[in-house]
Amino acid sequence: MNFSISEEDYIKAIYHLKGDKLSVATNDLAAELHTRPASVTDMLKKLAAKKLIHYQPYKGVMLNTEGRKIALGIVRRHRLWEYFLAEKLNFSWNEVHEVAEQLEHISSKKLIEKLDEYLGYPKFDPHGDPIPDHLGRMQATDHLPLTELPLDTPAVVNGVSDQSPEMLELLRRRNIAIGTVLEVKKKFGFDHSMEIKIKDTPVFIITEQLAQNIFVQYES
Amino acid sequence: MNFSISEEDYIKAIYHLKGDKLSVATNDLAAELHTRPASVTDMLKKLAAKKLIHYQPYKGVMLNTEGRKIALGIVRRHRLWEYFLAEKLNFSWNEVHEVAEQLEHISSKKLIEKLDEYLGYPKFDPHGDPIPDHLGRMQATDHLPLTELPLDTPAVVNGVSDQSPEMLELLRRRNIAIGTVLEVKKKFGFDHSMEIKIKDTPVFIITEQLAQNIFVQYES
DNA sequence: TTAATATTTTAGACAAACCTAAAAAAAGTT
DNA sequence: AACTTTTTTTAGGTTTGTCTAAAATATTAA
Ligand SMILES: [Mn+2]
Ligand SMILES: [Mn+2]
Ligand SMILES: [Mn+2]
Ligand SMILES: [Mn+2]
Repeated sequence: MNFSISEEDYIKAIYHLKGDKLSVATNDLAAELHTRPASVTDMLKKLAAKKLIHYQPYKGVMLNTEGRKIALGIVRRHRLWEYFLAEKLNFSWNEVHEVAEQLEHISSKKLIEKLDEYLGYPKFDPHGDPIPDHLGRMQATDHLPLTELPLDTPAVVNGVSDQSPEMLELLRRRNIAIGTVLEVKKKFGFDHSMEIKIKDTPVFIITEQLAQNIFVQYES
Repeated sequence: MNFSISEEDYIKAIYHLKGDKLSVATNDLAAELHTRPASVTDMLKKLAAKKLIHYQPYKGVMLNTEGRKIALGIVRRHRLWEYFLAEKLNFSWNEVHEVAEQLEHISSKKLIEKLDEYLGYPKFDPHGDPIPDHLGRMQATDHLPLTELPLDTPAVVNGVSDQSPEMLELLRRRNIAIGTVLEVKKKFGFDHSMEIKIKDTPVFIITEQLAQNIFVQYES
């Protein structure tokens, strides 16, 4: 079956609000999609009629098996296009999301498979998020929040949870990107800020708020 | 200003029916767009209100300066994507049109400029049609219909006017593509069919109908 | 366990883009 | 010039996706 851009955006939003596992609230969906709760209710009825979600009035919504499959397809297209924009067209990682938001809705199976092949079957998008393969499978990521990294332990940045332009700009100023190796040198109890050391550059300080949105893994 | 997919499809259709120079009929637009004349009238009123066309009831429609500019932008996007699909993703030239029909509506100035740069500023799409540059200028093409090529005169195929899958399939079978060098060896008055010679392959015959849709230029 | 508050749904409207059927205008024909 | 046919527009609907305001339900707090 084929879905409208709106339908796809709702499915993806449900997925991003953990709707593949947990129940998602109408209000949260409205906030995520910048629309009104009444509009969400309308769409949920439609998606339920198309058997993509499990929905009972007042009880929230969850993707069913079919809905989850559709969601993974959209996420796959979104992240492949992000990778293309960053890798081939030299977009910076804070510019890719908005354009991918449109490209993800182009419905051509062949296009996506050819693109995937052309890109060399990438496993992660420019934000460190895993790209589902053509069967919807994706690499498990071990995402340790930077706040939980022990002191003086080198680790590699492998993801960011907030992808707003504001946050990405801040990361760029601090020279933090996917793949950057860093250590936490000190944590300050007063405001939970922390000192970060990147090789060959002076130590600097980041806030707890920023640290919570950066994920790392131990060097392998 | 930003335009809907429908609005863009109408503008492009007007352009393709010579609406940058001549007046285009409501019925012809309806046929081109697979819609009803009543729907066309509705949209023409809207486009006139947006000052993209010159429209007077019962008198046909023509693009104005602004409309022409928009049309060239859409054509530019369409042909750049076609080039990308054929050149980078290895689509065959009969598959590119349908996907480009969707990609052409992605509205990001930066995307198109980066894509153009990445592709090396191509001048022609896979069907031999010229690609407008970022100012809407395009290479003049000298398109001589194959029916008018003198006998025994080598010429290069530089365009096809009908881009239906049927025609493109036929061309592929005859090993005719953009860039192919060929000669007309004989014309048969009875049905106006003609003998074609391509180097290193046996002479074969094509119908007048096919020849009318193939354009060539003298070898330079 | 009742009252207050927050969340969600329903009712009724609206804009965009399409449709059919009927009316109006233009073009072609005797 | 009058009649016929073709083209185009108008009138009135439908579907999709949105909205506001009001009603219904669920949650939290006294
Ligand atoms: Mn989207
Ligand atoms: Mn991403
Ligand atoms: Mn289109
Ligand atoms: Mn083309």
